[in-house]
Amino acid sequence: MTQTTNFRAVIDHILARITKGPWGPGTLLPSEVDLAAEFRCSRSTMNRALREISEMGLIERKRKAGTRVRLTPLRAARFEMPIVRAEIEKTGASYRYALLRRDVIPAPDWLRAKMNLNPNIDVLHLICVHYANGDAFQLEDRWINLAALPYAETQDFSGTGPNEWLIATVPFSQVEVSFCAKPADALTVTHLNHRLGAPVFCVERATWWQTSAITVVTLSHASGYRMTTRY
Amino acid sequence: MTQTTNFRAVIDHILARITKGPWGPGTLLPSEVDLAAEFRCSRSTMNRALREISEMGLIERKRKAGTRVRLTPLRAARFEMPIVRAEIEKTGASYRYALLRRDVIPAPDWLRAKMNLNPNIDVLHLICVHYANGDAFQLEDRWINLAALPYAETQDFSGTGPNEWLIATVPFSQVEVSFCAKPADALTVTHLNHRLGAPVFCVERATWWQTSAITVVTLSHASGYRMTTRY
DNA sequence: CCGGTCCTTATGCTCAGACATAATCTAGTC
DNA sequence: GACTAGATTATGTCTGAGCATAAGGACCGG
Repeated sequence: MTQTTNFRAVIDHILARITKGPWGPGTLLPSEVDLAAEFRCSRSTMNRALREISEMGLIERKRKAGTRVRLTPLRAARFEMPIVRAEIEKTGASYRYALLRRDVIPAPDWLRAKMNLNPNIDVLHLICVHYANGDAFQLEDRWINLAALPYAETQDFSGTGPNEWLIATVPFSQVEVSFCAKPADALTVTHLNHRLGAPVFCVERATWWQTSAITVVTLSHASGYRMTTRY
Repeated sequence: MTQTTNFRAVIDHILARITKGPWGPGTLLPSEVDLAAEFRCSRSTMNRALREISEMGLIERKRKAGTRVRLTPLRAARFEMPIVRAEIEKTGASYRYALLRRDVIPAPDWLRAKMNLNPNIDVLHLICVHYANGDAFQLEDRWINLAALPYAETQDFSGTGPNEWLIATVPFSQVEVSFCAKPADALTVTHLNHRLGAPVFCVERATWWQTSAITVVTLSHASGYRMTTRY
């Protein structure tokens, strides 16, 4: 009488069978009803357990085909990407923000391609810096599609960053994030105290709302910055 | 008569209310039963919708206290971290692996501190390279705690990488991952064709199994590498 | 052998009801 | 006023039942 009945315990048992036990990569698991019977829980509970394991990336589920242990058990890491201000204030440091440049210009070619814009569309280009305890922490180089978000043109970004305004204003959307290491350019040398060509950790993020691009941003970080997570 | 009844639609409606609608940051939402009544769905469905929104990081839920919109609506990004071989083969490129060095040595001080090891513990130090279509793709600099994983010493890593062996061997565990940009050192210059000091995108991962550290690895990537995800 | 149609089956989702649990609020006691 | 014990309440989870949906497989005709 195992009497597991709770989905966390079921998850643990199944994980154990996948890693140590008989269910190696590629194995086809028994069906939900069979597993539920074995573990003495309802199918709903078993369904939730398997769903969560599938979200971890360890198994693949297909209707009719059944549940299969993935050949390459990838494990996904979650990175929380808070507003800069919150990230800085959480460490106890004081937060300060400065707008360096603000231009309304026709979108350059590379941006038109990336955002899939029509020719001669104006974009708002903002460059700002976020300081932690007076030290430059992050350089924000942002482009906003004014065709999709005309309000942005009249918004005053000298006090609060565009990030916070956008999060509060723009509805949910598709986001593409990528991380990379770039050599420091003139801008990061000036404002983040990098040496020219030194490694800079960059986050690039593009945000979409129903097929129209809203904003593209590059966040360059001060030297030594690292993004960490546990799971 | 909304007749939403499906949890995805419920999620969308609630997200809309949080971003555009009346539920700004800090708002206390109505209870599950009230919301279920309003959206004409069962409490189970509403529970699932709210649970998923909470996993996105937009709301916080506490028993009795209720459901509250977070003040800083952080959105979490998921990064899938597959085995290198799978990552390379998915692009259609051919995969090749080479072991450069293998040493059994007493753990250096920085590693002892990081892994919380006793003095005079031996560790296995491996350096290997993963090639895509003949070009160096990733340099793997790995340390394995032989006290926790004595089998590793007799394992032959000249044919398959330690990554694949570890994934298949070690049970589930706590993992800490961090991303950063580092200047290229002698090793990455030699094997990844970087110029000395050029930006290198690095992933550092430490794996634990019940309070004992198993392995610490630094993965350095070829120039131009970027890690991308959508959500 | 090839292709289409129907049947079967495993997962996906919803529901109503029930009990568990944590945290807040309240009332009572010293 | 301070502290404690119990009532209250919103979320957390489990159950068993049912229908929906995708997709593999069998059957059949050409």
